[in-house]
Amino acid sequence: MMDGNLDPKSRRFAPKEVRKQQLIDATLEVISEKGVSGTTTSQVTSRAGLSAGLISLHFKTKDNLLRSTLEYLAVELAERWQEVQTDETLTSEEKLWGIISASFAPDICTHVKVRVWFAFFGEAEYRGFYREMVEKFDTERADAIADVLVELGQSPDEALGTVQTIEGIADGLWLSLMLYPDWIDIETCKIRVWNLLNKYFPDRFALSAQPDAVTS
Amino acid sequence: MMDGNLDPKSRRFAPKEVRKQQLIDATLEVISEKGVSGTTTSQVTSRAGLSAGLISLHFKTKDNLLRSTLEYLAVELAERWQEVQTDETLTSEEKLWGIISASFAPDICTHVKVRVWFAFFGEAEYRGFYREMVEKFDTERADAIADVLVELGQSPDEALGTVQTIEGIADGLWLSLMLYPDWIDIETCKIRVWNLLNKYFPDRFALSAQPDAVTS
Amino acid sequence: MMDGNLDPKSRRFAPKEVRKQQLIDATLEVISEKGVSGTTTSQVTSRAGLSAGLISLHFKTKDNLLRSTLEYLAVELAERWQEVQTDETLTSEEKLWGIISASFAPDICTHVKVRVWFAFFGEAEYRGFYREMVEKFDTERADAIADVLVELGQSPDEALGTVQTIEGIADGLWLSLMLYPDWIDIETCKIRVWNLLNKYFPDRFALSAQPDAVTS
Amino acid sequence: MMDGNLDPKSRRFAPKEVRKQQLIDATLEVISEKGVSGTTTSQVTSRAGLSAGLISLHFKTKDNLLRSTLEYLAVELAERWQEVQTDETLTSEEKLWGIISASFAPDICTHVKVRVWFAFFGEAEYRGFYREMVEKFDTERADAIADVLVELGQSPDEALGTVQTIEGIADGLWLSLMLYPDWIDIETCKIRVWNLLNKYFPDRFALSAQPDAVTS
DNA sequence: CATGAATGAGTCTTCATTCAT
DNA sequence: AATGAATGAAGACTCATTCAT
Repeated sequence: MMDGNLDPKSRRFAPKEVRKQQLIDATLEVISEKGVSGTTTSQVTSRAGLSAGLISLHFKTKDNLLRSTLEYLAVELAERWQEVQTDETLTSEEKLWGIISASFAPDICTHVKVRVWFAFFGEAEYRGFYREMVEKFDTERADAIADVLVELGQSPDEALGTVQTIEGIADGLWLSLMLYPDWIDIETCKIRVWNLLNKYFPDRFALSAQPDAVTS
Repeated sequence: MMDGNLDPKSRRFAPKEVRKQQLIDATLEVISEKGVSGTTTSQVTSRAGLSAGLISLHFKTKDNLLRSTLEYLAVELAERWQEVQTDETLTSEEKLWGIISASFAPDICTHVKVRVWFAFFGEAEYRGFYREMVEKFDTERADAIADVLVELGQSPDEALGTVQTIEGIADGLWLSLMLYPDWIDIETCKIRVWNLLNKYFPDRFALSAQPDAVTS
Repeated sequence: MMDGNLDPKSRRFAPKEVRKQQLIDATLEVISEKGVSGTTTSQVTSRAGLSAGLISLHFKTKDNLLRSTLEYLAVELAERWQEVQTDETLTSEEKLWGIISASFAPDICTHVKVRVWFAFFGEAEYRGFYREMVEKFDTERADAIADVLVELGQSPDEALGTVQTIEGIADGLWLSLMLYPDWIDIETCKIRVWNLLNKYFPDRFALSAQPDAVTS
Repeated sequence: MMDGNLDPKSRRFAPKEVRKQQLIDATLEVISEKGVSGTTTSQVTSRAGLSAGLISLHFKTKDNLLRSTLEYLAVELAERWQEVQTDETLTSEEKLWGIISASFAPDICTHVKVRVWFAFFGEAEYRGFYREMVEKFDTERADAIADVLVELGQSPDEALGTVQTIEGIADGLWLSLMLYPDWIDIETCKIRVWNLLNKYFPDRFALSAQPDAVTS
């Protein structure tokens, strides 16, 4: 942030994509502190160390900047678990764990980003936009998890319920991380998920192999 | 909405508490539709069929109206599970189920109210207020659940983790209810929670006694 | 303007129509000084001695204020000549003179208003709006003048050309009034029109009865 | 629009005067469509197919570009009638007709240019600039017309009034051309002026020699 | 000569709050 | 207790102008 390492001269001209990312990064920070309602364009630009006119230059409107910010988060997360899902070298349980624990990767599940996710979820307008945007991802992800669950021995019906439970626990732990950062942290979240999986598949997710002992 | 049964005259003068509740009810509706950022005082008052000046008369500021709205939700929920928790006639497993399923009671877990909860969670400012407000409740609730878990046979250490998992699943299912109302409903949520408890206490929460067969 | 004769208290509440007219009056003044491009809402409101928010309260947008201002001018003028046109007690030549000289009535043809007319004519957007608005008026007016010309002895074909000439001279004199106020004034304009009519109908518009000797 | 016959390379470097005229031409088009208030420098440069910085390079400021545009129109028109006025081979009536009908020459009196004239007339600022700029021209032109009128037999007093009437009709017909292009066209305008002159000098401007039969 | 990204002052508009009635 | 016109600060957005390349 702030690229204080660049002198004023070099800051005057930067590739379009660099500027857009600077603004998105600043937006993430400001939303995490002020919420969507409290985020003003001038806060974003001054946080980015840029002038007010740049948002309109690169994103046309504030709304478009916010959508682009949410899209950035959504794509970043989706790419992470899609990587796991399409990795043919992994076993079923490695895939399951990889897809779920992607949500708790240290660069995905930062305090800033989790707050921003929930900031957007709180706004009906962006909820609609989010749903449209991730509709395909979400189905794909639920199907991927269900497939693995079946491979691990569940019936298709059972699998649907387990998907809902697993997705639920992941989302709920995110909320706990945001609301009670002193009560729970990322590593604990992973343990909670692992232990839950242990309840479903005691052999594949042994308590003796809890994630603090697992490369995530 | 509201007092269509009162003639205009009697509406002109109503007890303070009635007016405040009318405004809170209208606020719940508007926030659920527009989010916190999109909620204006004039939308709230016109939704309530009242004049603009009333918010300042009864709540002094908009911020105070919003806090009161969040407080209303928090108290309503807390009273519900506290009722269960203090009911000496219930067994341990009835208490556990009662406390958790309070979150999914039809009048607590409406689409409108769930959206409002997340709307507030998305705003850093109200998150802070919420934490202060429910700090006591939350500890109390976590302790109550942990106590029951110990009574049901878990070790204190185990219980802490289970509390986090149970609270997580409840919150996560709320988020699913909000984001994907076509994918999951209240009754399914209860089944998911029940089945999770079944994993922990197979005898106490038998699959044959799933909540669709249980009075909540 | 400025209603300095009202004390601040009485200024706080005025009928909607009074406020709208105050704002339109102020808009006329500002446009006449700065043109449409130079007119800002804050100039208008401070000229009216009112606060910035009032334009949006009473006119919703600046564009709507400008349209209302143009409409005010158009209706004011149209009502004036329609009064003459529908007056059954007038002779044909009195009607003709009355309709044309309405454009040069002292309260219609002020420096301020003439400048505003041309300010709007200079803006393509308002030209379109104006045309739609006065379409009916204009046809009616041209027909009314043509009818009188026929009554005075012209053939219908001749009358069309005379209407164009008469309307042209009236508009052109307005432009001269605006551009060269030191070279020509309202009274001279009326004489020019009278003398033109004299060329067409020497008996009805005798030079010896020039408008400085005529009640307009 | 413009220099499609030049290859991109040669467009990158063009003589100062060519660039200035390109920008003035683009300005005429944009003003005619959007009015002065709606004309932005970026619209002008993109219409001209040039980059944003060129206006500041060639005209220093937008205001100066607009003044130059108005000056271009004024000079173009003045040169046209001055040509006639100084032509010693013409008779008095040919001169009178030539000076007046210069305003209706097809390349002077285009829809675009007429709209631009009125766009400038609508702006107080440019009205002042225009008056200063054409002051000399205008006096000269009024004197030239008056001289001819005297030569044709009018008294000096009479001539002043006739000048005002003739200038008025010419300006008024321009306004009609702009506001009601479906009602009147250039050729009709000339006929109206000719017929008006016929009223003053029946022998010199015979109806049988109306301008559709006259080389303009 | 020419480019176009960047700037930032200026505008329109929104909206929480006030207050005379 | 209630009204709603009025206020004015604050925000999003525009756009003439600058300047490094």
